[in-house]
Amino acid sequence: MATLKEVAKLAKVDPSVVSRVVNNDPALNIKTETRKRILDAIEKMNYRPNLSARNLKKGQSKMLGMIIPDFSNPVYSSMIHGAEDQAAHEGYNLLVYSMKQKGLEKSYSPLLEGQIEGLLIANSEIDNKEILELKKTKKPFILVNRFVPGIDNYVVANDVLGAKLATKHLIDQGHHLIAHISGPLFTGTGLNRFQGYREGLQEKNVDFSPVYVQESKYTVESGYESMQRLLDLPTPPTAVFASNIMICLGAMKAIHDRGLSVPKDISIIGVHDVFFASTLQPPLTTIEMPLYDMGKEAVKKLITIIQGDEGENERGIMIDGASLILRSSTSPPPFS
Amino acid sequence: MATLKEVAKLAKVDPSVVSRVVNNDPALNIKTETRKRILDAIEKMNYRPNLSARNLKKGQSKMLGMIIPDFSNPVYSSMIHGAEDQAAHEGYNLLVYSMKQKGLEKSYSPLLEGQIEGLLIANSEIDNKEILELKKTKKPFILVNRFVPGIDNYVVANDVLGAKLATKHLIDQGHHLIAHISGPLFTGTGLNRFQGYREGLQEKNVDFSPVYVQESKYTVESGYESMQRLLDLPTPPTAVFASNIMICLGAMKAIHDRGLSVPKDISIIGVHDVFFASTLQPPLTTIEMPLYDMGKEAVKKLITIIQGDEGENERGIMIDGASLILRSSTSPPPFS
DNA sequence: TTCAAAAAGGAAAACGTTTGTCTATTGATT
DNA sequence: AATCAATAGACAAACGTTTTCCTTTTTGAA
Repeated sequence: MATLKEVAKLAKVDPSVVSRVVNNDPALNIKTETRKRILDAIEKMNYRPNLSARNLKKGQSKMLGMIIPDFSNPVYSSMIHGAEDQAAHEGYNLLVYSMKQKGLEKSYSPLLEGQIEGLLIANSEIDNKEILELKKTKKPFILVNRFVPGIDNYVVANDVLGAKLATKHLIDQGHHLIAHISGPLFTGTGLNRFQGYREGLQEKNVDFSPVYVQESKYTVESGYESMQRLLDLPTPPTAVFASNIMICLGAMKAIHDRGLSVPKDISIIGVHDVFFASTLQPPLTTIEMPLYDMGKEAVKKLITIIQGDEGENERGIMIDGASLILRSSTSPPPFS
Repeated sequence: MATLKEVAKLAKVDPSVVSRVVNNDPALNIKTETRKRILDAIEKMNYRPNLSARNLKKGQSKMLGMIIPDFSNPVYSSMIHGAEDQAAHEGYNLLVYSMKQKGLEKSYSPLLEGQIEGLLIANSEIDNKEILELKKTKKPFILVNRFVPGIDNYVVANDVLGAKLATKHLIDQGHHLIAHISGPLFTGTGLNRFQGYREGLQEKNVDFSPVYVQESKYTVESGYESMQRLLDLPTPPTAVFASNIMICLGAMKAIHDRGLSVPKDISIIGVHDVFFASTLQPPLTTIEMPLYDMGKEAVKKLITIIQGDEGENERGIMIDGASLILRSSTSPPPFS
């Protein structure tokens, strides 16, 4: 590959001048005539700046990292997309890691080694402890959709609101026996959606009953099992609010496998309006969370942290915008 | 951040020695006593090598790029996963780009600028022309699930076989009126699956009829429309082979929207066994393609190309392993 | 004791940029 | 014509490593 020096030689000019032309350095003046000569040389030699060299010199990498649990989890797709868009918009690249294959240690080594300038952690599988450890390095990072006590750099959605919307919608349809398959209750999302569920019930004066709450992992299998337990109840619920789309998928399958029908026998609503929600049978009523915006805002905030523009002392950000996407998996309960 | 020099000073040793310790340089001998001193210093200063500097010096980046059309397309998730695993296994990072936001020009600039050492192109939206253009740069790249005349570096699946499996399965169920919603016929996958469909019919002595073939884009919407056209036929098919999971989703929706039922009225089988195929109602019979392995093999081959170990003169690779995943969306035709 | 060879470590250049400073040229003002 | 300021470009150091080639020290056999 051609280097700056070679271009400079061809254009009969000092490398520094070429550099300034390449970077459009506003401080220095360059005659249009020589600028043209340099541009021609660049063109002719197919010159491209070497990023390693530039990054070394400038002490930057223009690259951000993002840890997700798993590429095939559609919940993260929109978040990645938002993050990537915003990163590109600010001149950064986004290096997305799944956790499947590496420990966190490995995952933040790109941060320590200057390969990335900041890290988005969108992963509930990482210990709080490890994250507090990471904080000690003073390297920029931000938690997405996650809360850890003592860490102020986070972007979350309004999970309480979303869950409330879901619960109230079911009540408005006439349901009183509303179950909740929650996410893990040691996670912020799980906890907040559970809280939203309770508040929703309360605000509509519907009794809360612990037997209608099943704590589940965010997986199809776990959702399936939780739903089975609910169906085994002496008085099964007539409606279910699933804390997450994976859980929802599993729950629906459990309902069908019992020979029951959605929404005739049981209504179901889930969080996360993924692309295939509308193609399911029946089309799923969901709560849409602002995943794209969370990705975007997380990158925005991360970059302000990187640039040292205060940011540090700001509190976490909550993105509003949870909304009810009404489709056909919810309807009034039977016999009501 | 601590640098090599600082560590060297603390350990009272030359930077070069520290470098050798860090890299476990086998050529040079270092007294265990001084090695320990150096290791201690590294520990104490929390030293991490600067990757930009290392990469500049070594003329490498240990990073691979991958272009996909869209993060939320589940077809690519497994491919990414396989690619990431293999890359990690060989000490590389994988930088995944979606095309949504950048032109190819932007997408291969990391390659030209030495940010990545090689590129996986898993994207049918890029022109052949652009790819041939890229070839001229002599930079390592590989086509995944895609064929471009004149380019030998590709990894594809056995699409013909997969399509044949699907078609024959439908015939074995007793169908004769079997439609095919193909992918774009200017793509290798679209074309090969179409060919597999025809061969499947032929080998089982079922007549081929062009009216039963709908060319579609790989999207839910396009699949929906194609299915509608098939249902409008004077003699609609009793079974459909969809060239792709997105198409399949759209087609199923179209069937349901007509008040028809799968598989009672119409059987359907699609390519790509994505994670939610089994949770759909009815659970989808699919053709599983070796997406994970394609990602893996693509990275393997790309790295041999990068290392200049011949590779160049090898032909493209076809990964076998298409297999029928039998679920409940296919059954014998009505009245047969 | 001597000496050669092996072991251990040091010196310095290089990778391809960026950028602060310095010099030479130009143009404008008296 | 002389002066000064602005303009254009050159010089050189630096970023943090790696690696080739030395030099010094140690080892062990003669």
